[in-house]
Order: sequence, then C-alpha cells, then structure tokens
Amino acid sequence: MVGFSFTERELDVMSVLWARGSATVAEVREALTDELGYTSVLKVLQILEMKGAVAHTSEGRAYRYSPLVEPGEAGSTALKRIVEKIFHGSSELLLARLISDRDIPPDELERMRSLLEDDGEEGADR
Amino acid sequence: MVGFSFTERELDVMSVLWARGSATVAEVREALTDELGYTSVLKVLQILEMKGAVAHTSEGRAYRYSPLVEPGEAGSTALKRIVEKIFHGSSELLLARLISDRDIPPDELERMRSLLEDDGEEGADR
DNA sequence: CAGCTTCTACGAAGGTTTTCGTTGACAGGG
DNA sequence: CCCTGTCAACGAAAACCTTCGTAGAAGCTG
Repeated sequence: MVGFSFTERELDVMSVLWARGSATVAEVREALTDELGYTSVLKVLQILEMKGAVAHTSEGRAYRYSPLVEPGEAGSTALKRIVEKIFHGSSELLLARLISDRDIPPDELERMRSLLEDDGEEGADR
Repeated sequence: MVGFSFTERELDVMSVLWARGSATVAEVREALTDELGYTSVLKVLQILEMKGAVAHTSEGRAYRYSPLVEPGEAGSTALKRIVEKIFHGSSELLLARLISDRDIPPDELERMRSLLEDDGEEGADR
C-alpha cells in the first residue's frame, strides 16, 4: 500500500477532523481559515469519503464526518516522500532542517532527544 | 515568501536535478522511474523554468537544466506544511513518526542526537 | 399548511497538472 | 544535397482539483 495522499484542500479539511475528532460540514467550514462556501466544503468531504479517508453518520438532519485515516498514517506517507525526494533518503538532513527552521522550545528538544536515546531497541513492528 | 511548492511530478524531476546537479531532458527522462515521453519531461522542465525553480544553458544542441531552488528550501516548505497540518505543530510527533517508520542506522541516530545537543544557537539557512 | 432555514445531492465551470502529438530546426553521414 | 535522428516549441487532450449555483428534502415557525 502506498498510502493516502491528500491535496492541499483535502489536507486542510482532514486537519480539522483530526483536531476535533469529527465535525459536521458547517463546523469544518467554520474551522477553515479560508472562507469557502458551504457546498465547497461539502464537496471536499464527499471526495474524501469516496477515497475512503472519512466516513459519515447522520446527526439530526446533518452529517457528521469522522476520519478513517490517522494523522500518523498520513504523516508517514508524506515524510517518506520528503525524505526520499528532497533529502536523498537522509532522516538526518531532514532533522537538521527541521530544527534550523523552527524555534523548538528546550523541553520539546529534550523530549526529542530522548526519542533518539532509547529508541530502536524494542518496538517497531515488522 | 511562502516558498516553492512542487506538484508530484515536478518533485520527481527536481529530485533528479538535485541528485545530479544538472541534467538534460534525456538524462532526466532516463533517471525517472516512471516511463514518460520525451515531451512530457520537457514540459515539466519548462513549467519549472517558468516558475523560476530551474534555469537552462545550451549544451550542443540540447539544453542542460540546473536547479535554482535548493532542496533545503523546498524541504522547509514541505515540512512546515506537514508539521502544522498533520502533527499539530509538534516537531516532536513528527520525529517520533520518522524514527518509528524508518530503520535508521545507529551512526545516523548518533549524529541526529548531536544535532539536538548543541543545536539552535547559530543561525539557520544559507 | 406556507414560508423560511438548513442541509445534502448533482453537476458544471474554471483552473491546474500531466501527458503527448506534431512541427520545424539543426547536425552529421552518405 | 538529401536523409535520418535528436532536439525544443507549441498547443491540445485528458484527468483532476477547486469552487460554487441550483435543486430538492426536511424541519421549524406562525
């Protein structure tokens, strides 16, 4: 499986669903920074549903949409792409760029360091 | 500046140019895993040139294309997007996913750890 | 029940991406 | 000089993305 890949707008919408757990069309619309028409947002959700990335249930006369894809899964696909195409397969280069670009607070850096400390040993399935 | 963002195919092509430093249309075409027609590859290069991401010089009767955008710059744009939309702004979550997905050799992990040790201090790009 | 509001369904318009077919330029071999 | 092969330019076809207009269903209010 290659994994889900989302377009710009699809990702905007997925981001809202991940953040809230689920949302109606109107809620997604409110949460988006760009101001789109109601039907535009609905359309994106319908496409996402067709792709299998979300599902809906009825809530009163509205639909409530929930993500079927987890952010981590989408992240994996996106990261793989970036590491391979941009950073020549080097996680190290990616990390270097990440920390030089963003201002990461010391406590977060500390936790990131411990991710690298223990790590590898147990874990990763497969 | 928002930064360059590349489409799927554009990224494939940029990746070849970054890996080789420069390439003719025929060389890019060879390097791509998907088998595209000559004119398809040329078209992508022409679009990239129009966007200012590459430039060409004459070499015999062919053109040689070189990237004007550095991979790090493209990486920044892509990473920013992913961190914000998928990992809720958390570099930590991104890193966790990165190391659980890929099998990073110990020496690389070691170097990544040192990136986090000193870090931050001196300035970013260029 | 008539009218208003809220909602989904349908579909189309406009834009961008992706892929090529065709054309004309030009070089090198016979 | 003509033929063949390589190349860029042009433009168009097809697929996909993005946005929304219009229509119809269904609840709520008076």
